[in-house]
Amino acid sequence: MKQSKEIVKDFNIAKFQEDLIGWFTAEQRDLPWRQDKDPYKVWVSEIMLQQTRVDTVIPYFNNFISKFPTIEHLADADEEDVLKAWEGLGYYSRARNLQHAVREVRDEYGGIVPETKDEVSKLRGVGPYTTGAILSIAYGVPEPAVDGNVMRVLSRILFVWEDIAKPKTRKLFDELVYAIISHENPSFFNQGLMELGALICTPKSPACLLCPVQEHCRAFEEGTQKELPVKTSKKTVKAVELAATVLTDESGKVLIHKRSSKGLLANLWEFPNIEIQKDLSKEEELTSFLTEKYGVEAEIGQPFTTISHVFSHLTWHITVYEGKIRGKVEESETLKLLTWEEAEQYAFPVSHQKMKKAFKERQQD
DNA sequence: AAGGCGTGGTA
DNA sequence: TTACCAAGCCT
Repeated sequence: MKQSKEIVKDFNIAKFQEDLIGWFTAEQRDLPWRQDKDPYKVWVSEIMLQQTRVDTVIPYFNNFISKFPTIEHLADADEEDVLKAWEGLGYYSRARNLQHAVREVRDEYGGIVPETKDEVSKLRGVGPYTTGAILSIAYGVPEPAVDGNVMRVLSRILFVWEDIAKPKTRKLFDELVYAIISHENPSFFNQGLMELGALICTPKSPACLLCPVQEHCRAFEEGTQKELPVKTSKKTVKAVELAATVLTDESGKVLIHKRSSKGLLANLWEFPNIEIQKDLSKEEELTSFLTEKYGVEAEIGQPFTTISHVFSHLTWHITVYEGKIRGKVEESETLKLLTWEEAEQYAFPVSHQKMKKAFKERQQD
């Protein structure tokens, strides 16, 4: 791996900073988290933006801030309500980690987001990127904020051919940013790199002819901008077959279950379901599963829909049955029998929202 | 280091 | 339809 000093040698740092920051000042998008530099709002936006598109985040950010306008509000909220505000956004541990960290800020830092790298990076859910983003944007501290955009943009400008899928490569980009970041305006420098990646220096077909830092770009000079960055691909995802059931009682109430606090879709609510083994019939498995795990006696009816749902690392194929509850349900913290209206207060993963929708629209007998 | 962890958009 | 992507973090 090349040394950052060698890579940055002969790079016109001052002119690059001026061109980048000048462009960002003039062309930046008007986004809700850019209204002010409130560290809490910067923090919330950066967590939401992790692996998530700007257009997707905007309505969630506005709703979240109106429900939880300050660190105090979020710290005092029920986790159930925080997850509900996150429903549909994905990577739900972000929401639980954010609330955990916000409570830490309230209790350990008097409600003020700390200003040092050591303290910020220890907050739950705040990694190297988010640490740099909060420090530079909210507090003007010259720390790198290296995300996928920054690695793509700088790999092209500085002609870096290391594989950006390797964790080690991010550290090289950290060093490069330390070497070239503006100390006068680290906020606009970092945001400028990311905005450039989002608007101009895009993955598939970069708009080099419109690029404000074209004259600094070594990949453009060589005509290799589309070959960078180098990124090895990951393997195929595995398929999992599930049987699920929407169980109602004679009054129309529906049975829902809270998922484990660990792992996939942690602490979200779902319709009872089980991973299918191939030797038993699905109906048979569902019936014994409901009796053994929940103590619920039910009569499984017909499947009314099938759902395919793709995650980043696996795919669910779900056959969904309607069913009737026979006898009394012992409710608990993780098992509830609710009216459909009451169920709206609970956060469901999108796959289970699809089941709910299909159930309500199914052919009635 | 590599895999778990969501969702919706795009080619 | 498949594949990849979009402002990563945790273990």
